[in-house]
Amino acid sequence: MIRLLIVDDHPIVRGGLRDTFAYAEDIVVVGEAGDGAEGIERATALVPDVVLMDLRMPVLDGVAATATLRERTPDVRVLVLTTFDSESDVLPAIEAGAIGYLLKDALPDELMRAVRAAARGESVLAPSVTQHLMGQIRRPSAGTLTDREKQVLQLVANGNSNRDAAKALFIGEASIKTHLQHIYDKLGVRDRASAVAEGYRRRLLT
Amino acid sequence: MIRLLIVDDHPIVRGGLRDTFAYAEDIVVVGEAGDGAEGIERATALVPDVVLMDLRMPVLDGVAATATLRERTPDVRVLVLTTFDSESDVLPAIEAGAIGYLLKDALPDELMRAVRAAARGESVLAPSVTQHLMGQIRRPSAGTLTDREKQVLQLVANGNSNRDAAKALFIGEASIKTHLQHIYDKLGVRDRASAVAEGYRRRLLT
DNA sequence: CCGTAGATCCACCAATCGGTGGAGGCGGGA
DNA sequence: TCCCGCCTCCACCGATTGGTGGATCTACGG
Repeated sequence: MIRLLIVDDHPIVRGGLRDTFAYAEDIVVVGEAGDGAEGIERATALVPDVVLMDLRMPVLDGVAATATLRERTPDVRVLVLTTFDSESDVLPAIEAGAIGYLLKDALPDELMRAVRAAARGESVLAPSVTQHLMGQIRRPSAGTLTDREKQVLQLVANGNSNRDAAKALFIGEASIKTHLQHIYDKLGVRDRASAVAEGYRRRLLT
Repeated sequence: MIRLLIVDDHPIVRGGLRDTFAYAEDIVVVGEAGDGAEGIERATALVPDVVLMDLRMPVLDGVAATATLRERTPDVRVLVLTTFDSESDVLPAIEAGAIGYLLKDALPDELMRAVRAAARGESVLAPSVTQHLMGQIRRPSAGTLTDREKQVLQLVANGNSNRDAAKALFIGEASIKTHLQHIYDKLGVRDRASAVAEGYRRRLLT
């Protein structure tokens, strides 16, 4: 019997999932949580076989919760189930220790097979996610901005000129320009406007 | 007895909703659809009292589906139920003729009360949605870009220089500059980079 | 100990952008 | 009918940015 914990902030989604697994004889939902912090609490208390984890949640998001769970309860498999298949969500989730990544448009049947696979320690990825991963692996560090570069990009997105950004970071204007050049290279763009656009598309900016 | 049609692309969400309304004696789910086009088809065939409509869907999105339904079957009340409470989704949905706008983190009880209200022709808005609406109404045209301005901003976000954008739209470079000045004024920014950032924050850009 | 990655800084120049103050045409609503 | 919003276009100028090709320093790991 596979013991399952559902972590999702939408009561309706939780209800749908509970309903779905009611039909599976080898899976039992042992608990639910409405945010990442609650999810960690329940997971450490219940020690389920599999945690079905949403990513976008209040209080503590799914990636952070997954990372914490992998530390505290390494035997619990975290299966990410989210609406978003953007490149930028997949990698952090996998890095955080998720064993699988499914999208919410998965059919109930696929979902149950994925939970069984996760319980066995096997990885399951949604097809479209696999695509993204392949693309990411092909160019290793490309597309990954350093913390400093993210700071610079955020300042530019907020309307700062190179000079303003330099003052804000207590460095020279020349350094800002250099950082921006690196950002352009990594994001594959030629100017700050499209760098900001890419930043939002890859969810590097808020 | 209130006859309800559920339009949502996630099977799991549909399941959760069906389950929720199973407990309501005065509401019966008469059908389901997985995208906007299917939703229109079912709604015209079944003529339910209320349609529970998701916004982000394949084939035809919820806003477009709502607009079409208001034309073809004016008696059917469309109640929007979505994950997103962004400013930019609310207004189009209401303009398209939705009678209410709820978020998916609503409790089952709230949801049922909202459906009953919609069936009576009353408007129901999620609290956070009301906030956004107030803000929008306070400053009328401010923050609302014209179609042309949105086109220009999208081109700029995609890395086009003013010259490139002009060619793409078959107009002069001077016009692009003028459009951009208007965009800066409306968004309260001073350069294209932060205009793009604001565009993403207000969900004007993709 | 050396290579690598990240952060910092420099100079120079062409290209682009932002600011300002216009102007004309066109269509819909008062 | 007239006004307003929208789209189009013009000129000029200073400010800013992007491109290029460097350089030094630190921290980290093999």
